[in-house]
Amino acid sequence: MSGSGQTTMKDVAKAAGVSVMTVSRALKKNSSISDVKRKQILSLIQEMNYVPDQMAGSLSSKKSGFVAALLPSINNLHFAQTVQSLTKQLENSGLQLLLGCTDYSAEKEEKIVELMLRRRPEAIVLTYDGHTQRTRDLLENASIPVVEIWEQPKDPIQHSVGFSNFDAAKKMTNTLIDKGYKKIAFLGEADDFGTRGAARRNGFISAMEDHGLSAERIVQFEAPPVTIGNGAIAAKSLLEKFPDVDCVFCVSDFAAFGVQSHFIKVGVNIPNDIAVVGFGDFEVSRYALPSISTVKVDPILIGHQTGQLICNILGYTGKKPEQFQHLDIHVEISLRESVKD
Amino acid sequence: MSGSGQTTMKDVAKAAGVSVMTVSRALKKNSSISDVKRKQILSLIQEMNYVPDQMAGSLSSKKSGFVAALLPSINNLHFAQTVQSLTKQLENSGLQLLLGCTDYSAEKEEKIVELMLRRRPEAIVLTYDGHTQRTRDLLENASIPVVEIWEQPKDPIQHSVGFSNFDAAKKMTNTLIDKGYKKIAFLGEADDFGTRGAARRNGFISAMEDHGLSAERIVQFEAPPVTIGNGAIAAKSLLEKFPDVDCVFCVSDFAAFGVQSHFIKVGVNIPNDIAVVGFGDFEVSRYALPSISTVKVDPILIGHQTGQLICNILGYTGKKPEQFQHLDIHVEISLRESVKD
DNA sequence: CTCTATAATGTTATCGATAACATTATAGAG
DNA sequence: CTCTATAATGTTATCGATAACATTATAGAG
Repeated sequence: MSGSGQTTMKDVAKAAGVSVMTVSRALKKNSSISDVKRKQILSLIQEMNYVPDQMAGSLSSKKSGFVAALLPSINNLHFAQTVQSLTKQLENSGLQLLLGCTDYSAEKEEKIVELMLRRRPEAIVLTYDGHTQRTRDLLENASIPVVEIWEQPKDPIQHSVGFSNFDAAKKMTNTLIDKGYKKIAFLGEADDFGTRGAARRNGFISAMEDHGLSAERIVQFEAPPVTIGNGAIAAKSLLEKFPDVDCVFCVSDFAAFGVQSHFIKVGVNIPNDIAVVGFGDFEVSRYALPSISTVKVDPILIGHQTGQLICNILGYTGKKPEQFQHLDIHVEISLRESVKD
Repeated sequence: MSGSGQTTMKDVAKAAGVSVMTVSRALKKNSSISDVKRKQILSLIQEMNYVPDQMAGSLSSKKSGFVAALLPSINNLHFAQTVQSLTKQLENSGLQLLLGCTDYSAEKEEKIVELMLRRRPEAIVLTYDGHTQRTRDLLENASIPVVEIWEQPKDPIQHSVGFSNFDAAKKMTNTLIDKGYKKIAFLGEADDFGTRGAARRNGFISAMEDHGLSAERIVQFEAPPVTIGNGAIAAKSLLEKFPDVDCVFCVSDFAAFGVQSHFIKVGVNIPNDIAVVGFGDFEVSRYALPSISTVKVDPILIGHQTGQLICNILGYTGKKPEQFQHLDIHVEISLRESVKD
């Protein structure tokens, strides 16, 4: 250590009897340095417990090595899985993830985007829940690749990796109608205009109206994240408000699990009295009794594709896309015991 | 923008007709600058969509504004909750979280610690699952505050915020023994020496041996993270290997839920035939039928306390502790329907 | 009205690395 | 053995901010 603070490249250079650039080259792949010297320097680095200061490196090279990702919440298995697979993909190119949580709010998103941009990320991933104008301005000014995930926005900023929540919910609703259900209720969070939750509700409404069925059986609960408890409480008011309901479509599997738990306790038979359907294919749905019908999405694939796309865009792989990409993630309807055959 | 790249402080300074230092001061609280000028500059900054480069700032000020946190996985609600509350605490002091996942491996932890240290975090949070010697060396060399969470390690690096997994599991086992259970099985992941999972198993073994009971009914499944599926599969082999079992203590609520699901399917009555117990107090346990008995831990409190501790240590709050802190998080036994009265 | 303390602003050096260019060493051609 | 291309290494400038010190403006004391 040069007197006061941390060990620097200068210290290593002095110890190795070379210039700092040679040390810098020893640490960088494909740089012109002799094998012998590289090995010497690397073992010296190991020995001295020297860790390069990437702040300084990034400032000089103009590459932060960061990719920012804003998720509504990581307190949600789906997003956590997306983050985890995204991280893995980025790691392969030596990129590090900067994670931020927007709490499902476009205003908080704006704040976090600004905080993130201070770190000069090479790309940024947003989970679509609506954006403020300033968010768009800041992103434009930053002139870095932007990928919106978990939805196919009508007005995408640049790239997107996801699926249409509207279409997915509509498809499930159509399937239920085909099965003969007519008095289907939708159970989801309130105050979610412009969000993925709202898109699902609108898909439900659209399918019902297409078939001339009433789309008025809607029960709403508090803001996201959606919990099992939300479902259990909503189930109670559902039975009071719409006692004639024959099927409940929940915005998330967790709510569906809560609904089932309440139904079973009060003696409602699933699916003979009322069918229950969720969204997301969380593990709990597969093992619930009865198992919960759901819309299968693939959070890991979303993260994976997003990661690959970013590496391609940044030129870490050579397959640089010419235009903005809109990768569609396949979504599947999975009917299980909670719906009548 | 000064010709080529991004907008810099220099551009703002020029536009405002002041020196860069004055712009820098306008952005910093408690700096000596006139109110008028600050307002002018700030609105100019807003207008120009200028976002300061924190890389450069940190390099100069020697404060990165980062706190690194290594969790085994964020694909786990508990850790996600800890991360979320930790983030919230740090935000109050303007600190940003750098998240890393170790996949429950001390070797991966070592790698990530090194990657994190390149960003010069002001403090680092580790989830105890054992550490390599090099991890300890690197941390010592970095001379930053270290907080280990989710366990009270025998040989703490510095600070810790958590509870004894050994004691918690022992307490639960003792409670079960008091209830009259004698042939208790433990169900957990394999290959987890020096981890929190192993601590729980050892707590179970210790309690059983204290009472002269056999601690040999142990079923192990794959490496973590623990899933519902793990529990369901393990339940099957449990019934084959130890048909006389009267209670199953699972390393996690998710495994317990899987066990229940399997038991119910094959006609084992819970709790009359076999009692089921989990660990963690995940929401699913409360709403499972029967509701699952568990060890209540408070992931949010762990994150909260850790965040506060770090802010204190770093002097953002004035209450700088003199010595290494070991904050104990209270853990509670919660008996529910899955155990006989 | 002058002096002095302090507030407001400016100037210069610096953080620790890398890029770009410059120089020196080495290997292979003839 | 000499020449040239390239590999290996070094030197200098620079990234964009802040710290520390220097200077100028302002306010209050007397």
